[in-house]
Amino acid sequence: MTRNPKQERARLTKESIVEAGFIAVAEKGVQGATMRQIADLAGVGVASLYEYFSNKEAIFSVMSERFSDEITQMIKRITPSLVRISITDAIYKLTVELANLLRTNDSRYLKCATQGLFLNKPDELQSVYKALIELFSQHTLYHPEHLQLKRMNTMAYIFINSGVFTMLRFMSNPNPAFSFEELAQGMADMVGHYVSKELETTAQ
Amino acid sequence: MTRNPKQERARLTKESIVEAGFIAVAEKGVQGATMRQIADLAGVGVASLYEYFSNKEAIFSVMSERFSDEITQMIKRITPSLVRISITDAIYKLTVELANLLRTNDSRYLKCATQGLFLNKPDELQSVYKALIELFSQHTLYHPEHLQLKRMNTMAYIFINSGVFTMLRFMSNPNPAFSFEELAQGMADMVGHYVSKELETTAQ
Amino acid sequence: MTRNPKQERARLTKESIVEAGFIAVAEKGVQGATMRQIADLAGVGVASLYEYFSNKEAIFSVMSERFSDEITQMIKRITPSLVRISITDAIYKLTVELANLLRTNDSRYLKCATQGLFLNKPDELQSVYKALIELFSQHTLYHPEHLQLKRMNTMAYIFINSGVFTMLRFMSNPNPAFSFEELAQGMADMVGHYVSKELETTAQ
Amino acid sequence: MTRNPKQERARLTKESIVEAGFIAVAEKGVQGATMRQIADLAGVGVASLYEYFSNKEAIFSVMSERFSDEITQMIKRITPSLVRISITDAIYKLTVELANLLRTNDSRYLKCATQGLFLNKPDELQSVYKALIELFSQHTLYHPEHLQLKRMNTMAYIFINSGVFTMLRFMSNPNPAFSFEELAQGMADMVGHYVSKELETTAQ
DNA sequence: AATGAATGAGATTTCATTCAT
DNA sequence: TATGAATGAAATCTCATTCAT
Repeated sequence: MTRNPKQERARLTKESIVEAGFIAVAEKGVQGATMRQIADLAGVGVASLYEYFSNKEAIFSVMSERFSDEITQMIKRITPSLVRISITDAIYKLTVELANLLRTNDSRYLKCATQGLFLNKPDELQSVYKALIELFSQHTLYHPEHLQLKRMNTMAYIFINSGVFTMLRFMSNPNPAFSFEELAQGMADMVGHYVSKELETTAQ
Repeated sequence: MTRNPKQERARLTKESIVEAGFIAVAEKGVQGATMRQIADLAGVGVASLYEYFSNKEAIFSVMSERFSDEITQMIKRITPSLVRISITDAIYKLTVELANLLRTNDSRYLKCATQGLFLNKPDELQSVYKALIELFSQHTLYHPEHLQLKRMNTMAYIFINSGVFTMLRFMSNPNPAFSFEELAQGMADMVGHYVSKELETTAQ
Repeated sequence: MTRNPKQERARLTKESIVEAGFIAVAEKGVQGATMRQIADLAGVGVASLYEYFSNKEAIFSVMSERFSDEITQMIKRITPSLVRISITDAIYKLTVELANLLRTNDSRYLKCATQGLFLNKPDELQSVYKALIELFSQHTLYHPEHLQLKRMNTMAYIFINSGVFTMLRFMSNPNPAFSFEELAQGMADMVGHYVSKELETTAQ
Repeated sequence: MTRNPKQERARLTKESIVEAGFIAVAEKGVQGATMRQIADLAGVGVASLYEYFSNKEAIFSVMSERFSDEITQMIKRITPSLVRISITDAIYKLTVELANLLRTNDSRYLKCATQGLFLNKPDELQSVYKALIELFSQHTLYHPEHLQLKRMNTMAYIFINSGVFTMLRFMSNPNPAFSFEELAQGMADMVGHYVSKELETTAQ
């Protein structure tokens, strides 16, 4: 039913709707964001929303996709700079970069994530997982001793989820008990120490 | 010393409403749970809900409190059995116990947590934090070398949030790539290895 | 989802909604009748409509049922007075009675039928068909020569549909070229002559 | 004498819109057919519809007119072949021809009629009435005894409406209880018997 | 002339909350 | 106290029609 933009003007309108979606969800939450609000923020009529998206959920899907794409690009961009450094430093840098991304555009992504926008959208985040696995593979090329690590699937799952959710929770806290710097260092050490210890244990 | 019938009956009604709230949220989500559904599930009229709770949010608050209380009690109950064992084993046992709690009553708590019911309710979860800190304090009494660990606030924050969110995410996955046993062991090792390595480093 | 009235007050409300439905459809047609109009005519809020009917179509269904029931009752009521008279006279009387029914309540049924409300609801009209068949059966008991008539199914189908639609069309015409009296006599003769001639032909 | 290209092209576009209108109404009904659907089916932009028709209703009017014209032409075409044969045979043939017309183009006309497209458009059907009257007049020339028939206006009205609506209803029924052949014969006999009987009666 | 884009107006439906008994 | 009934307010979604190029 929805039409794909054939003119530049239409492309801009569609873009402004997605933009408005981010603002609305960031401010009011997933349920609080109404089609009317999004339309008003986008500066278009409600009916125009339905020219480009078959329903509200479709807007959220595109937003999730946008988010996923940006993280994926970021990971791919910094992968070369991470592969030669220690895993502790790599995690630290990755954490800092992700935090920066979450803070862009008035913390749009952070706020939307906190509101649960990207939950229950595991499909949309596939490309992020792929990029992280590729990052780890390339990192291992430069750190072949990591090939000895056991249960890497499980541990990667734990580290990724731990990192992401802990960051989101911390960054959403208006009065944190410690600095982001400390958090990032802590998470990096968590992984780094684990790997060191595991390699020691395995070696024996 | 028994309460008079009226109060007792009222207590039961209130209880059945909270019960109904859990079932409704587990099935339909926070926004999907309507007052009418809750009333029907509780076997009372809609208007009766307002006799016991000022509004919908109040029901959710009591539910969060109930959840928090149960976890707190669980932690306090097993604290004595955890204080003398290694931190790795303690984390493992704690993880298993928490998983069991989340799975009770047809995974009511797990489903409600996944639906985001307890998000944005940091106040309700204060008692859980306190119990965990008390657990750690007592554990340290039996493992005084842990007093040397630095940044314990930060690391505790990381480990708690990592553990909770990773568990919720894992348990909500209908087709996990590995067993819960592996997850629990992995999370225990994550903390255990970290502590070991940190103590080594500090010692030098 | 919808509740059945448990109090007299509710029964009245439900009744007033059906009543309003007839008026709205009679005035504005099936598509022109909106839930708001029906609510306004019934003197209730729009939401109340959904307490008793799951959607607009459900209101129309009850209206069709009501219509069907009234015709059925009318046929049953006059059946005893028709069975002994000639088929021509019986058709005439039946036509007149049906016209009177269609004209009751400010021609509510006539107007709704003209608007197509009862089209595509063959199920709702089953009881009418049954009553007509019963009428014919009883009439035949007193006119056993009709047992010789062939293709009674087909001819009954033709006569019934012919009669009903022609009447509706005629009665909807604000400037008919002849009187209703003539129409009724014509339709009665159409059937009466057919039967006479058919019996003659069969006899030979 | 060929028209200039612009006019010819415009005629084709207008034609394709009417065509699309028939398909849309046949599939979705009068209210279900939207301007966008018609535009899509016609292969033109929505705004183009308004180049050729002032509004949606105008498209429907042209469709009704088209329908009326086709029936009229059909009647005129077969009139010569009907005037000499008996009225029973003539009605039978007319019925068969009309059924064929209704079934052309994937039963387009039948479906549109069933959807009520041609209801409340008595003006559009004037030419059909005229052709039928002309047919009857010419038939009477060859069957002068019919001049004795009384109330011909009334009876023609009854027979025409009876025939048309009964046919539409029968042909729309996916599971009829008898064949179309039987229906056509029945309707022909209904008229034929009436006329015979009436002439007998009058003669006496 | 042709049309993609845009939308005002309004439709149906939902639901937390209040009313009245 | 208990609750069936009622609803205001607002949500999502639709569509004939107009605009702008």
